[in-house]
Amino acid sequence: MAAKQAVDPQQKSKTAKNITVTLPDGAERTYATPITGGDVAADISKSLLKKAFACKVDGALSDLSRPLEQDCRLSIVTSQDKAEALELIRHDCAHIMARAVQEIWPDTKVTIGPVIEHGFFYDFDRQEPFSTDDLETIEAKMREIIAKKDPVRTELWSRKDAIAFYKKADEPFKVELVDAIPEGEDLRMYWHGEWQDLCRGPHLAHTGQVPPDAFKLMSVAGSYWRGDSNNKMLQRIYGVAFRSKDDLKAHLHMLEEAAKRDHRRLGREMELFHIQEEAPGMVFWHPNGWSLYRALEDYMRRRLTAAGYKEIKTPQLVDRKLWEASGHWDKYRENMFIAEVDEEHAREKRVNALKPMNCPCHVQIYNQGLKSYRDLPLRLAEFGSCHRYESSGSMHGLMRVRGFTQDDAHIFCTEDQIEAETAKFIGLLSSVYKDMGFDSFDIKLSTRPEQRVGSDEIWDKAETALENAVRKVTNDYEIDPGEGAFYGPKLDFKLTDAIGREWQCGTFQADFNLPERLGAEYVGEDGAKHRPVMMHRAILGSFERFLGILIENTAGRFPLWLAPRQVVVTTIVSDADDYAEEVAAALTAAGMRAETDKRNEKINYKVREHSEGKVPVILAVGRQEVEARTVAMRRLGAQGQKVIDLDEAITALSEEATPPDLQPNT
RNA sequence: GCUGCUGUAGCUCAGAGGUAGAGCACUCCCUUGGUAAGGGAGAGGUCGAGAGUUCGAUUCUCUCCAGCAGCACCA
Repeated sequence: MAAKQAVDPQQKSKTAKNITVTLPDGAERTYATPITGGDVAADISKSLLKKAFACKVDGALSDLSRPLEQDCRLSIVTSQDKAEALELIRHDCAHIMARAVQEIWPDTKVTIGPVIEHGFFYDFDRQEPFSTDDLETIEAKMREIIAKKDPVRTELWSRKDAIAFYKKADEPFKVELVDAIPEGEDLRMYWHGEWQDLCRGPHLAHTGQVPPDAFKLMSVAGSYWRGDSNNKMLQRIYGVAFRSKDDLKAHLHMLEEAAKRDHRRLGREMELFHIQEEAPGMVFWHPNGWSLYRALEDYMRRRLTAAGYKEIKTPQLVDRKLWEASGHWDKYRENMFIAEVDEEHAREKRVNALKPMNCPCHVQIYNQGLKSYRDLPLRLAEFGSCHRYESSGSMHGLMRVRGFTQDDAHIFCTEDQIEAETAKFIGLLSSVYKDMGFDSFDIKLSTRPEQRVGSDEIWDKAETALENAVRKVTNDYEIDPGEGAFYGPKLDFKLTDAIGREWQCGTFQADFNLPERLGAEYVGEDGAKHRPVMMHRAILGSFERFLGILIENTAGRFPLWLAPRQVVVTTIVSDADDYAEEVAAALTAAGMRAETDKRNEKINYKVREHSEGKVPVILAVGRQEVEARTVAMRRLGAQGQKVIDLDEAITALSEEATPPDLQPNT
């Protein structure tokens, strides 16, 4: 390898001088340069050097082999430093994997390979696709490289030399990467064995520090070069890596547990919904799922009504003229389902579109009749069914579908009312999320993009209003500059589920565009006509997605008020059949969703089946219960059961099954 | 949409160039059993769709459809 033209100014420093190194315990040691972090580690103790992964110089992670240039605080990083060690192991894993791939298939071109949550990936360019079997071959080669304990070496290179080198090595993607680095900036090269890569580093001291039994290559997938779909598609290999075999095992176990709460799996097992080939991205809700859906919808309807919203319903199919007027035909047409009405039905052919959004229809209702400032804010809510042609690869169970229903509403208000409406909305949203079992959520404020409509003045006003309203609740929010829609700034609300994944659900968006395009007006105090601001907003986002999240977050163990089947009354002997019916009827009369199970099966069998079906309450009845007019109540997840009086059970259960917004104490 | 993989009974999956199998679920029979699988018997499949190769295709090839993992997209 032509690695001789090192230009590292640190390496070039000829004049030896003394520097003072302060260790974490406060001890100060003086060394003559040239000296490296590794040298200091060796000076402290041989065993420390052996364990040393890297070092921290004035708090910044660095290679042990890099020279220390001046007085500094130095700490040695070992596998005990969990976060740093993981980062290093994963990063080196990526490099070792790339080296393994190039050793097995030398014609493979390398690109980038960063650390990600739980592991790493590396993107390659190669004619042949990698197969699942290849992953094992690569893993075996990686273990060979690890066993070699090749020392990791680093040098600073000039941009020019790096380009020349990569051109010669026929690594076009690396040439492009280096090309993108600003002129005059030096860059860092790393080696282990003969293999070399452009990298910011830092890295481990040698390849043997990667635990050979704590990583696993997980999958192969496509990914666009530089994340741009106009570019070539590369092959990405994903891997996970940890500090120990046990950590890896724990992670694989966690993945299994996560798979068990996958809403697609639970949806089938609990008979909530299905999706089939003839209607991709459209949900068939089964009785259980629809019961859940309705419980949520009823709840939302009560909350919205209480918050001053008026519910409306608008058409599914609307003539293209409206979509042209709203701008959707121009900007959103490729996502719209079009339905044509042919001459058989109309003298003139008409082109309709299934609505992808409710907003234009809501403006139509607003526009009926003259509005006064006294009518504002006007909050129009709709459980609006929308259809969007989502690309085939983006669909995912309930989370991303083509037909869905939003808990949509539009607030028509004056500019001065934005802040108060925002604050009200955030209050409602956090209360709803809390009722659903989500105690915390993330807020993101997206501000004006380059391309936008509306004056700077109104953007200033709206951005300030949104931010002020957020601040009333929390100082913990993120700002995403330039990420607002062209028509106005927005707030996004993200929920974190039980296993740490984030989902965007709620949204609150100011719109300065649509009222203008569709001619919405109101008469102000001054008697003149004014343009209202329109706020698009949703709390759940879509019922489909929100229910998907709720299913995963609860692992199907819904709180009683949401559970599709709240109680199953199951018999122990057939002599109790009549009593079981009586119990179920009493529960139903008390407003609960109860069923009986009088099948000729043993109680063990029935308990197992209903527990797996995630029924929150099983009431078992046998001869004793008939006799005493009691029930043996078993709660999902609890061991054993409690025999209680029937009337008592009905009262307690129906209280518990009361939706949170109807609970007397709230 | 792109890359790769997958599609066999309701579910989970096995299988082979000569039209298919297991476990669970389902139906029936025996069993009336006290809190996470009692026993026996039976029924159930155009092997995702179409075309091609072949004497013969569910198996091999191609196209399409759908799903999965990612990427891109996500008003």
